[in-house]
Amino acid sequence: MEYDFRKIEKKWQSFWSEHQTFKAVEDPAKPKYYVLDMFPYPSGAGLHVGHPLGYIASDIYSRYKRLCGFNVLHPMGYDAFGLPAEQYAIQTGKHPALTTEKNIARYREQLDRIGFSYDWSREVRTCDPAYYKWTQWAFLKMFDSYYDNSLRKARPVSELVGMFSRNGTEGVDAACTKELSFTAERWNSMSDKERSDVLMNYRIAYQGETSVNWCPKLGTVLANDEVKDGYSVRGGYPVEQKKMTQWQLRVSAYAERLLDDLDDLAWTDSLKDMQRNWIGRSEGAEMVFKTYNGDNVYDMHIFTTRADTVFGVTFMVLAPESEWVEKLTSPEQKQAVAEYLNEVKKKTERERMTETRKITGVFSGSYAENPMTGNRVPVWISEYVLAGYGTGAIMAVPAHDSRDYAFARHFNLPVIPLIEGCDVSESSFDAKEGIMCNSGFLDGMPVKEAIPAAIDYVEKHGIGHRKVNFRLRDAIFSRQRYWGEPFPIYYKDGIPTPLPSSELPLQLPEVDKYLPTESGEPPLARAADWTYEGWPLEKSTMPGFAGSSAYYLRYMDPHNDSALVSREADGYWRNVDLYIGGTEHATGHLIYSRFWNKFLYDLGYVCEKEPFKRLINQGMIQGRSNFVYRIVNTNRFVSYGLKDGYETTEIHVDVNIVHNDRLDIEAFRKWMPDFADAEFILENGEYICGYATEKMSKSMFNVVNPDMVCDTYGADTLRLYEMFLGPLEQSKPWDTKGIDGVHRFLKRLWRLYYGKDGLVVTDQEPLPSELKVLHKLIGKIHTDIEAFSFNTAVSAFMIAVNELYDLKCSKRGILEPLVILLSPFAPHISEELWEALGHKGSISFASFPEYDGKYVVEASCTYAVSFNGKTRFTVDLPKDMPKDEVEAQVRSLEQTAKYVGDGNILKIIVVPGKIVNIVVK
RNA sequence: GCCCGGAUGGCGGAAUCGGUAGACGCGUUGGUCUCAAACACCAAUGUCCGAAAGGAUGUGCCGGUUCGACCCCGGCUCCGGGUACCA
Repeated sequence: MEYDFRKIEKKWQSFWSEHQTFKAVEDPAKPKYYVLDMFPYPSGAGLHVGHPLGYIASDIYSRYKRLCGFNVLHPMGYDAFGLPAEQYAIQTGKHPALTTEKNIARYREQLDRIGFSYDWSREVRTCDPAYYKWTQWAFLKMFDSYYDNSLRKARPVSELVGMFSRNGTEGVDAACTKELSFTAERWNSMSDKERSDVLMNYRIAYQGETSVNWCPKLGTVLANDEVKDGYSVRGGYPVEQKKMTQWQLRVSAYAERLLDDLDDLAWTDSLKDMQRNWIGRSEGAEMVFKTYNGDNVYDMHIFTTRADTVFGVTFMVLAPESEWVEKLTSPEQKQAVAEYLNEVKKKTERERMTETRKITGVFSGSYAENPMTGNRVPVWISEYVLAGYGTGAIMAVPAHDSRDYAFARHFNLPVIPLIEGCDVSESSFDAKEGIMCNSGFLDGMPVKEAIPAAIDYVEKHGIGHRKVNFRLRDAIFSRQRYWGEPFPIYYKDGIPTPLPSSELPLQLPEVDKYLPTESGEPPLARAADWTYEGWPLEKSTMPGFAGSSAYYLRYMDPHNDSALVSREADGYWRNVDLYIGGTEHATGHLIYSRFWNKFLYDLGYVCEKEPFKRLINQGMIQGRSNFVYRIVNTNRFVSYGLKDGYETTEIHVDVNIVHNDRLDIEAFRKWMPDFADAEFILENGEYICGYATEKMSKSMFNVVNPDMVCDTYGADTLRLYEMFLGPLEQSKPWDTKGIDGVHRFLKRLWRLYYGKDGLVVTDQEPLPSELKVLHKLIGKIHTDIEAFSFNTAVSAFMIAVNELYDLKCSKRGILEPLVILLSPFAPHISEELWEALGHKGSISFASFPEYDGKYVVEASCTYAVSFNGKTRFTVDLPKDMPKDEVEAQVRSLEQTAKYVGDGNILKIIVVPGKIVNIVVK
């Protein structure tokens, strides 16, 4: 009987689905374990071979945990709002909901083929009104809350209103956009509009001004990804920076807690580091510099971590977007500044950070007075200062900051060294060490002491105050798009007002087109009657992360219509025990989710302060991408070999219309409407594409589908092969070569159970040699699964099967545990063999083999060499190692010992099962 | 630029605590089975010298620590992820 994976896989997949084998039901008698995958965006390209990598790993762990007696919650759903469906809708006029529906159906089909043990009764979709009702609900809660800094938690806005009406801002310590100060009297006399504006300053979900990539020609805001070299990827139109009022979430209020609570999470240190750096806590001081623009005098606030270097300030720098630019530009410099701002406007923030080697800037015409020395220094404007961090203005100390140094050298500004003996002729001295000089009262102090001393001085003399600054910015929460959650907000007399919760969900309206209006309004402006009680509704929609921030909670209680999650379900499942997903979410989703969870925790809706206890980052399965090269400002494309003669923009092209790096020109023209009338500059009659290894993703157009693998080799082979490919956490390029070996292994396994005449398994007692193979494997699989070292686990299976093959083992006592051990990895073949061995039902109800004294026949001994009381060297000497080999090992130990100390070996003791001692005098 | 990873044979990778580098699999070569192929099985396989025995060399580059370094430290190079509106 042959291993017929097609029949077997189909049979067991229907069995699981019919018997609802993996349905999770709250059961207080059993310990719970929640295993979660980062849910996919259902792209039109379908599931690619990179997606299942993490899903297979989490499925292995889920199945393993079930076999170990846990009540496992292992759900799946779809992050279904997103740009690609909208783009597709713009191109085709098809409603994104239809496209999404279709894509989800395809994803489900693909997922089912791989044999995952999901509880599909708990599926969620972020674009489902029954789901986004709770996204909108959470938004309204955030709108109706402010963050109390002293209580370190979110509180209802009504409490803030109460405080304002009694004492004004007196005694209020709340996270805010701008420090405000007013009396109760003032508050009580404010109009509704004024009060609304004041409260916006405190709400956790608030409206505020921010800078965005604006494409006037497309009439829309673009992501940095959609902008390349100052032009839109779609269409190639110019893009500029523009200020816009946007909904934002006051994530920054939670910065300290997001940082502190990282300590208790079982995440990798590298990931925690990324989050810590992203949150970017820095201690320093906010200082006031008097600035003079002609006769006008202003107090300008700057933030610095190096108050100790204030004596070395030789100039000040403003971010181009800073509100100070207007105030501090002198009439003579007006033209130069305007020209400079115009240049900078064309660049995205990321481009500005990347191009730090190109030094640009302009003198504002104003001067600032150093509060310590009284010296006047020029105020410059440069793109290396970012508006979003600190106050958007810095004091420049070129001697001790490399960016300031580069700027000073370029514009010939003075450099004053402040540390004894430091050499600043070639580069700045950034290290926080040495003894201060040229610094007045700080002279002679080590830097480490000078920093706090300087801040003390600043506070004492009213020049400024101690401040902790965070790099973490508030999250921009509105998008000028169609395919997202509508905001449950309407504008009553121009005042943003929440919809009553009985109106939720506020459903996405139908529109005639998915593009912005001619006047540049978002697509929702096209809806026929987008009003509530006659007042206009908010026209922007929520971003992708809105729906993905709390989805893990909804899985606990997905059909509840009266709460996001019931107290009972939340109390049982609590939070995610194991979360698997890519590192690309390290600073986006994983910060937003933690923020969202903490907010709900503050309000008492969830019982855990962190959403994800343990987190494993699966590596990327990389794809091989192809590029075409568009000549800037044209629709002409030049072949790879000739591109150096032109100024070009590199654009990803779908690998499915490229063969051996040669572009299928007709397919390319059909690929996107923008390229329909594209022209080409060919080499040797062909268009050659560039290539690169990078992340496999729909946006890179380099997707490979797993269906082919399932067709030819089966799901179990795909599962094993993806695990065998390399360490889970490491990136590796997809390569179908090598999959035969894994398939061969499964066939060999099958032949262990089935001969020509059917099942060959006997009830004979296993031999010690056979038990040894099994128990070596049990030990290995246990440690490997717990360590998520699945590639070595698969190798261990291969070795064990080869050994059993050599031993011609056919004993039930070996083969039955073997098939249970393998079942998390290759569930279909395992179920089939389990049934063949005479068991009814699913192998999921078996229990995972454990080490058991009766199986242990022989054990290897570890010998260690120790000298001076410290173990320095261990060597494995198996119990059955031949005598001469043991002697050889001992000789090599003697050799080693000779290198130690003066080479005098007192004695060597060799006792089997004990430590080898080499004592050196 | 900044933050976080990675680099080991022809290829994917193993070496889990500083102790025999290259497990396991792919590929390649030779062989067995077959009329032939497929399947399967056996053997060899880092590189260089050598008929062999054996020797030399070898974990991206330069340097250091150590009796001993793929592993630890310092300095680089290249590749990947993120960089706040891709999800």
